[in-house]
Amino acid sequence: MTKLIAIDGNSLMHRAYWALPSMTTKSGVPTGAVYGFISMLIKLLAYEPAYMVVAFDMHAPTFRHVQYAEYKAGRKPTPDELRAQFPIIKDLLRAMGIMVCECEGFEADDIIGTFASMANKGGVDALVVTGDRDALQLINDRTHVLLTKKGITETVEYDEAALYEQYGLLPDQMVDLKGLMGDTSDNLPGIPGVGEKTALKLLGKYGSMQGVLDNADRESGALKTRLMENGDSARMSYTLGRIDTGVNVAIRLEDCVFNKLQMGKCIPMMRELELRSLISRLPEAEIKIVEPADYAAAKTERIEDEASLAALCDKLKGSSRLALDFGETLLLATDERVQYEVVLGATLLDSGLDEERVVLALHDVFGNAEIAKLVFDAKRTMHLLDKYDTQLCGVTYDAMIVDYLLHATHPADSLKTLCAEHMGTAGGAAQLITLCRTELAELAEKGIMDLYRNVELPLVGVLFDMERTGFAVDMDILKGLGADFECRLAAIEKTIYETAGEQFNILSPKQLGVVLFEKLHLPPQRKTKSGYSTDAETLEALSEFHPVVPQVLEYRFLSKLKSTFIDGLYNIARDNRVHTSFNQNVTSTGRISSTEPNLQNIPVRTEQGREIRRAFVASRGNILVGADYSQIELRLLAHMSKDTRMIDAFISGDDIHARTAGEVFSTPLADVTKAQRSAAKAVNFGIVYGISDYGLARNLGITRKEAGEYIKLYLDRYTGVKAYMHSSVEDGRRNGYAKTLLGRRRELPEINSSNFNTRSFGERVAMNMPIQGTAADIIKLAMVRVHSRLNDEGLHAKLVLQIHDELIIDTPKNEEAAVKRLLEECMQGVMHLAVPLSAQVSAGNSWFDTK
DNA sequence: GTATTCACG
DNA sequence: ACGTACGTGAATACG
Repeated sequence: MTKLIAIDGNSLMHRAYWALPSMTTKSGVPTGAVYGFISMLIKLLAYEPAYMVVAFDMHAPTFRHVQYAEYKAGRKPTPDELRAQFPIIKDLLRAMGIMVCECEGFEADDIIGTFASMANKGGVDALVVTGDRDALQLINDRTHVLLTKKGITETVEYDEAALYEQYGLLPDQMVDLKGLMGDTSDNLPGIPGVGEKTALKLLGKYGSMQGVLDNADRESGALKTRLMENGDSARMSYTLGRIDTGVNVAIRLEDCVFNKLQMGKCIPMMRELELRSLISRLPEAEIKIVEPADYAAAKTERIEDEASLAALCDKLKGSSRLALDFGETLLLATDERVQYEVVLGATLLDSGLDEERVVLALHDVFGNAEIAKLVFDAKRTMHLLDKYDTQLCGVTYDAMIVDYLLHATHPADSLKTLCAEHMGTAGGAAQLITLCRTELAELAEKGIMDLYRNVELPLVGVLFDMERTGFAVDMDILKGLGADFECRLAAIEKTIYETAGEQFNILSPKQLGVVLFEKLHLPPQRKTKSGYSTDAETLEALSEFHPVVPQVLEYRFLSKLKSTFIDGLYNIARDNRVHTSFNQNVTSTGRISSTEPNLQNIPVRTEQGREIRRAFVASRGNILVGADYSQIELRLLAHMSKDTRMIDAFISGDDIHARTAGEVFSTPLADVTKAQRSAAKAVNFGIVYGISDYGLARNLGITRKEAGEYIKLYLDRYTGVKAYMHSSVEDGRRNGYAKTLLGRRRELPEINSSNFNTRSFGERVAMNMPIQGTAADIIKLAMVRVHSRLNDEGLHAKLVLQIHDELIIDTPKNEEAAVKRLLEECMQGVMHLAVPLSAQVSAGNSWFDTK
């Protein structure tokens, strides 16, 4: 008798993960669910199926079972540990020649129901394999259901007789049962108060759910009332509880032909996943003819002389893809099996090739966008090649960026780390090709592919250009500021020694603490791990008590400006320009960061600090055009929360903080005081950061109780915001991650912690990340648009800096008008939201003047 | 190498 | 797992 095995992939993966939640490869890739699933598959071979199909839900799996597994196992698996295994199992199944079926709009059980029905019509028996009891309704004389019990290997096969023995019901009546009792895990209400016991009793009496409802008046007491009142709820549960066996799956039974001898084709992948014990359990015949491909052992050919280099170049010109890793040596690969190591840096002892000659030999290959490039850190590679006027075009896979999108909280810092984590192998060009296959699938799986293709990947080139261009600096202005500050510092230093009555290192918190708290007996405010706290907040509180305190504050302030910004910049500038590095894989929210020098924290809040911006100038003959988003995070909050009051506030164009104050303090806009406005501003900030009474109290210098009252007033006024914040935390808890409008994710391991502070942190992050991260998405997309329009329109203006909500363009004077227009259009038009995005454009000869 | 402080959005 | 506002980087002191 021919047989179809139809497996509910989602259910089985959940069960398998439940059984083996903590199994991983040596490098930490979770594999428990995969292991359990394949074990089950091997066991099923005893049925000698002629056809096999595995169905999955299209949408991301939910994680009720993971929460339970966590409880059972006493550890903290994240939903991603299970989610990560879905693409792996699908790849493995396909490699084994087993049909994998997903269908938009239908769940896995509908798909297997459909296949079972198709099989029966064609005279084929079906065995449905799942952990979900709902499938029992599919039983008939040609279809049996194999239910997994505890764990995954233990199973029970149900036919009509076995079902009747257990429940006293026919398969069809299983739907009636569900209609009456509902299903909490599927959110089906059924009849409240009616559980399995009552429902079975009723069905025994009246046969069907309809029968029960029709005869409700024959029951008595509370049950009668419940049946009379909840008929609709029961009928809805019935309808939703019935498995659809008529899904248009576009796959025929013949497409699902199963040949167990094909299973061995997945052996290379199983080796990668360190599932060696399973390999020996696969059907015998195929194991021998599988080639021992092991990606870890990609063959390396050394290229050490001109002749073999030339031969290699010829070969690469015709290839469609090229993986490269430019480090001590240049590693190249076009497939997963062979890697070329071009040995660089000839020395007396070592043979090798000259770096410049190698790069120039490959100049056309690197510059050919038709050849897809796979790299780790394309921007760094671009800089290395740029030394020899060589471009890197056609980058389709930047492993660093992809890894960042998948793991924003712990991104890999090198190809070596990444390969060690994922494959337990050394890092090289050949491994990039393997990584590309699995990681891009995961991006697609998680819905991050568009963000990668349209934002992050093109941004790599934009940031490269910005770094290469650099920001012009007026060294004379820096020098003048430096001399000025030095003078004032010397004077204050002298005063401090006189006031304090002794000489000491003012910048040493330890020595300062001794002077202030032991010699002068000022009252200590807070303690740090190693002694008295002497930060600005503390000193501010002590200012009145002793004249030396404000002097120290002034000294610290000037010293900070001089050492970090004036001297720091002066020392790092080359040829009157500073070339910062933009890091695209550092922040957990999606922002970029800037180092060596950090140009994203140049002073602006104080008058004296802001003077430093006079040193940042346009190139000769140019002018700086800048624009910054106005209140982008609050606007995004308005959009994402759909709070009508806040949306109205932005559409009206009023001062948003004043307007908030008016709402919160029930005051007409015209009567709002400065103090009210600034309190409201602090609350607005707090909301964006993930509000807490503690944080707001500290910021405003009020009690926690008062802060709590402000928050309550705010949230009662902006109910949409309140609901949104709540749902952000709920989503975060359920999914285990927070995400932005464009799908960027951040893991939230803290949110289920038993420690209050840790958990609270997780909750604030769940509230803040979607807002800060979406703002980052938006300006990144704007940067890509600005960059490409500057190119397309033949303008010579150059993007030079991004400061989270601000862009600066070094612009030839005759392009000023065009660039201003372009910048405003790109920034405001990048996305259409419930409130307009507003960008304020300005221009000036120095950064000080663009405001 | 870690802690402290402080500059920015 | 941080007695809390979110996200960063640099300079300095000190063991």
